Amino acid sequence: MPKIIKDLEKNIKKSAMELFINYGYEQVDMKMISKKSGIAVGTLYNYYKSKKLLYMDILEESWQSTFLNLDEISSLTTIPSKEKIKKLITTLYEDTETRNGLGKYFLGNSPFELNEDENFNSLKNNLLTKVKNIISSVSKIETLSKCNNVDVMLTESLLLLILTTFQLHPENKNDNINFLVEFINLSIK
Amino acid sequence: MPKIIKDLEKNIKKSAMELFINYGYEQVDMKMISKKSGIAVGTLYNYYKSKKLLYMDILEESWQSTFLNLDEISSLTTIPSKEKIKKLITTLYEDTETRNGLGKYFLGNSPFELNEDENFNSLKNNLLTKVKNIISSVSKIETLSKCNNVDVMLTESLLLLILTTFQLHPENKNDNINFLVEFINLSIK
Amino acid sequence: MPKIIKDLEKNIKKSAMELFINYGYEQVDMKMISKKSGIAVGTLYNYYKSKKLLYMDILEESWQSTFLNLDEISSLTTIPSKEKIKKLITTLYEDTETRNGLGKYFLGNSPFELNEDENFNSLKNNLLTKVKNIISSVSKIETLSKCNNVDVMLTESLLLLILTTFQLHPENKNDNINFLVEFINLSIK
Amino acid sequence: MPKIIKDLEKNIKKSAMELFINYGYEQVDMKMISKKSGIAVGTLYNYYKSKKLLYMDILEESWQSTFLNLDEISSLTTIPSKEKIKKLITTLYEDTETRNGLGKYFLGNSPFELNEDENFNSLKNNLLTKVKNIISSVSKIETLSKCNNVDVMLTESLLLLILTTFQLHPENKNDNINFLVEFINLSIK
DNA sequence: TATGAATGAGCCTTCATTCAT
DNA sequence: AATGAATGAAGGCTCATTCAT
Repeated sequence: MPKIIKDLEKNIKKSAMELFINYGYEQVDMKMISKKSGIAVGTLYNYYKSKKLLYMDILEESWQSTFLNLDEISSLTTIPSKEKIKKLITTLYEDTETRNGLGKYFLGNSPFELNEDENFNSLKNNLLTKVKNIISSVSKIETLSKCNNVDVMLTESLLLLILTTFQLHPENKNDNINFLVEFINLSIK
Repeated sequence: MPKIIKDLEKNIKKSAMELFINYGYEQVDMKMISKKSGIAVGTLYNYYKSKKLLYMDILEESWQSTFLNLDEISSLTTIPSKEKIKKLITTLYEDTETRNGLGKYFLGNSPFELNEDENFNSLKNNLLTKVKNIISSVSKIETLSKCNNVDVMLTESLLLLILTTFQLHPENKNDNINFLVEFINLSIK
Repeated sequence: MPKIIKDLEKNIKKSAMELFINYGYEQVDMKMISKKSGIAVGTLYNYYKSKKLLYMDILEESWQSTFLNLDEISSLTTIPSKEKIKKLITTLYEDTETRNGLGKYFLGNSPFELNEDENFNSLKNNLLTKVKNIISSVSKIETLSKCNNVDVMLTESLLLLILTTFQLHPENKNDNINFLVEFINLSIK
Repeated sequence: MPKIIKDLEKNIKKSAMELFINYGYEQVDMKMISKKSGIAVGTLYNYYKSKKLLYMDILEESWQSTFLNLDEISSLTTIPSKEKIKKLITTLYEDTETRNGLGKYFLGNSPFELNEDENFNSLKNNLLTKVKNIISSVSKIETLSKCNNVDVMLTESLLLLILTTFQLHPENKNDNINFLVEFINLSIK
């Protein structure tokens, strides 16, 4: 017996997102999503062909605006370096907060199923590239700039720190951002 | 006779460790361990009550020497700060390399089962505390030292970066350490 | 208005029939029929209470004209026996061809659902009876006529062979008919 | 809690075979087999990687002795043709009876999953080839021998009739064989 | 009446754990 | 103590059917 539910897709996404955020990809099963959203399992599959695709859709959507924001930051050519990095960190942090940490699988450990997924890796590479471009556009202080691959390493470090810091101390937004800005900016001329 | 038992246990640990390192906690199942070690599944359970406990035992053992090393570093009171940090990073990195990244679950995403586990968290806190003590023992540069919780944040960052850097570029040992030392030491007076 | 409805029903039948013929009863699902016919799933159920009933309706209709043809053959009393059998086989084969093998479930393996169905079995018995009557009306050669139940057995054999031969070599119409006529007529005096 | 059951594999096969025979491949699910055999579902998978493989194993095994019998008949070169065919039919019928009709999927309608399966088709072709060789070794009467592909068509017909006749009148063994022998032998010189 | 989204029982398969030998 | 077969709960997904619009 079908229930009448408005904005079903949004409902599914919202419920699934909450669960994915709280329990991670593997801990969440389709029945949980069904229960949480009040939508039958079969219905979920009317909207998404598989659990993975549902996750990917949520993930991709949640990063779209961040990508736009990164492009915008990329285009800021006259801003002082440290300002730029601050903007980068703040943006990433706040977007991470908005999507409640979704994306934690990008660096570090991701479920096998996702790690193998083309779209997942494409999204991840997209993110890394966009951030790296910004990192590359500012000068690093000499001691660092002698290192091989500084830009890549800094990019990974920055993303990792933002994603994780948010997860570890989600309630300390300002402190987190503050620390990250000061910390990362030590590398920037 | 106890020799044989010891050997068996060692065998289990060795095989399981290799698998856990290569495939991660969730991707490894007890049959894989049984096959790799040549020891029956039931026997595994004679030595370890559960998969989790087997993992935990391996994890704990693999960090014991690191803990000793950390204590040793802790006791170095006359060494210059940056030297100390360098030693800290090098030690942690090399130990991480020795155990091939085991411990990647400490920061970032860990399987639900582990995250809930008391021993896992206790081990993690032990590590964090020991590192934090070392971090605390050196002076941070002013811009950073104004941040709340600098020591905790630096500790987490440092561990996270070492663990992840090793995973992302396992073949670039020197570059990795170099970068990490230069990067972290920017925070140190 | 009734025109439109009739068209709809015809459309459903035509689409469903094509699918049932190509993929068989079980491989076809209601969504496929809906897609192929351009008619909503719910509408299909306005016309047919179930997938089975839809199939049955198509099946029954597709055999109506064959039944008439069989009656006609039955009424040919002056025709030589082998001529009669030839006509029987040719008619059955060509009708089988026209409905593209629909009815393959009559002999041999039918989906559980159909096998249990009263209408299905009634249709099947109708067919068997009509053919048996024709078979009974001609004399079999002595060696065969000593067998118990020759008429039934010959009837089943004949139907089975026609249905299957068409399926196995659908493009060899003439060869198939030829073989069947020669083969079956060996039994006829 | 494991039960102690002797001859587990035989038990599985026997139960599964009975079910497959009575209900067909698709109607049988792993839980039914589990229940009927008193063996847990997971255990079934210790013996067979999938439902299809379980079925294929049963099918293949059940035809092995028939294949040997066919080879034996093939090697009878001095026996009169009609005797040979009689032997062929009797053997096939009795073996069909022994395995209770398993193999009904060879001609006619088989479940999609099996139809696609390489082993299934290989087994089927093996059977067809072996029977065709025997059929080819005897002379057909003139009227038939003019037909294209007589041997193939006779082979298919014979197998089809045996398999189906058994299914339709399982209790009339003698009548069935009698009829089949007389019927088919009409084609043989 | 036509629509097609919603339903949920049911299927195949996996895997940590148990226990008779 | 060592074995590995046996267990069964649980998960992803399908599809005939229903029903609010």
